[in-house]
Amino acid sequence: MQASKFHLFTTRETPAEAEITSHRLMLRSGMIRKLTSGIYTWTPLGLRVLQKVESIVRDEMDKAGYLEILMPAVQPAELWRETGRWEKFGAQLLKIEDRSGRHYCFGPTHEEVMTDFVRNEIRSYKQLPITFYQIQTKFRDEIRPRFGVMRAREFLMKDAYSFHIDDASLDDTYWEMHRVYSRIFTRTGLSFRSVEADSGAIGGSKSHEFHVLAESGEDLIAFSDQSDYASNVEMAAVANLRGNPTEATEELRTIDTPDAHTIEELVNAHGVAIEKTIKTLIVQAAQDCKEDFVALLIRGDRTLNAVKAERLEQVASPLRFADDEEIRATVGAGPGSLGPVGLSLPVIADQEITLMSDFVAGANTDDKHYLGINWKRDLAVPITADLRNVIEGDPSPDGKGTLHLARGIEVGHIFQLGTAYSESMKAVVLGEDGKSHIMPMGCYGIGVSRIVAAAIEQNNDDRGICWPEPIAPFQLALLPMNAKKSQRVQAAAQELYSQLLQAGVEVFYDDRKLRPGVMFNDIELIGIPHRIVIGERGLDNGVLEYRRREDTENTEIQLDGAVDAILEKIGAG
RNA sequence: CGGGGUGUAGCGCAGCCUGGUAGCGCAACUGCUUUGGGAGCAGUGGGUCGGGAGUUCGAAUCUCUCCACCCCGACCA
Repeated sequence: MQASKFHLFTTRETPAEAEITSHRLMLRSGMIRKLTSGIYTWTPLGLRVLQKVESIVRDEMDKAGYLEILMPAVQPAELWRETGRWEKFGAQLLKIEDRSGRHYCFGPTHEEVMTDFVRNEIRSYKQLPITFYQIQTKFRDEIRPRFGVMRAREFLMKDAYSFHIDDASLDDTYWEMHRVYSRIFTRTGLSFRSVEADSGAIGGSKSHEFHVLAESGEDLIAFSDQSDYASNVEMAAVANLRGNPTEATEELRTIDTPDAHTIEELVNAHGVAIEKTIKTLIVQAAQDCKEDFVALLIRGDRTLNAVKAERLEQVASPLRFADDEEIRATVGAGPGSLGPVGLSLPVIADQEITLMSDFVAGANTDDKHYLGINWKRDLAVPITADLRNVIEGDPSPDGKGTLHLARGIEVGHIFQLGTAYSESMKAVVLGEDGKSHIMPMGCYGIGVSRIVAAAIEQNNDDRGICWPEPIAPFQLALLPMNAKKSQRVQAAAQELYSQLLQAGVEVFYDDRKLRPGVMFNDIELIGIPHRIVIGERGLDNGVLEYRRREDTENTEIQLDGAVDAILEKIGAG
């Protein structure tokens, strides 16, 4: 590509809206342009990267024998009503009405359309298992779009759906897909990790997320330093605790705490050790419970894991905290003075809570706390559950090693859906036994456009983007020095450019006749992994200058046989 | 959805308080000089001041209203 015929538009200044590195660099390098909130145009430069990612995904899916299709982006409401998601999906579903008042949505995902397709196409177990995929623009009306294409409303996604005669077949394809995903992310050149994940409201027995590791990631993942255990913190279990509480050494007593309505204030104002405090969280109870609310107990220095709490049968899902009025009406005291002693609500305690002794909690009377609380003597031992988030240094739940935390950007997610959709949509096949069978399904997503942002988030420096080679927009930049003046340089650059094209190198030839500094800065900003500089100086000695994006020193390449030497450098020869 | 903020040239901003008909830097265009890490000089083009309504002789500026965009908020007992 000749720069003079390309649309390269870099900026020195950063548009005010960019918050994170990848967003800033994508705007400065001119990869994307915002049309409106959460909706972006991919420029020729950005599109080259997007399509590299896309083609790696497509290639691996094809190799695995999955079949590419293209489903409509606009979907009729009737299909979504069949599964109940027209209402359940929530405000993220962009609903559209046509001229005659019929309802549609712009597809945020395609389980319904896919299942409808398959129930009409597939009749026999002999056609199973089968997996279809597509790479397509999706729309989710995010509550708060941000970070450019990282959390955009319109985005490019690869979604795949598998159909099976039984769960064993689903399990096979699921793990096969796990391997295919690992190959895909390996090929992009990114550092990633697969983790156990929450399958969410969709249900299903098994789910893994794939995360690109990056400091700025929105998700926290936990992994063991001595085993393969890796999990989203949402899901990461706290290792089972055994034992009994230590002996009571203190009397139960009440203190006045008008100045302490948070754990922090309690610790600071009354010299209580935070490990001796208990937080009492009042949450809405599940519908079939007798009470309206349930109390959850966790140690003062811990944080509640909402996913774990929602999974309790006594607790409403989604999790909802009682508001101040509800707490006052139920307990008779305000938040800030709550505790388990004398509480007339169902109580579920984090497992470590029942091992505590001589602990501190609110007295369910405004501005009062109990000190020296002990189980059995002062109150009954409650039922327990794993309620808290794991932290750095916790033992791994598989018993091997210690947990460490890292931040990740979710770029892939695979689910075993089971029959959640095929049952409500009556997607059945005839089995070997001559009877109808509901097909278990799997679904598997990859955020193609998000990978581009995640790649930058993981690979950048103060000069710009440092693309991993497999997804770089160009492999090599060719920069002539002073081409405007020097016929020699210009001729040599032209010649080399033609030869490199012949050799199949994706070369960006900067024939713009700009000052060198401008070219260097542009090429480094857009992150081309290799660069060749041609100048009078080098030509006098029969050499070119070569440098990798991440290097700070040049190396020389002999002009004779330069193409082969370059091919070797970029690993394409 | 709640709270906060911002809309002035392609981008980044000043001007608004105290009303008098719009400016700076970067970018773009022309010419000359310059040329190995974002050049210099001279000149040029480009603005419904987010939209609408109102107050006023006069509104970017004051008032009302609508819209768009950005930020914060779902771990609080």
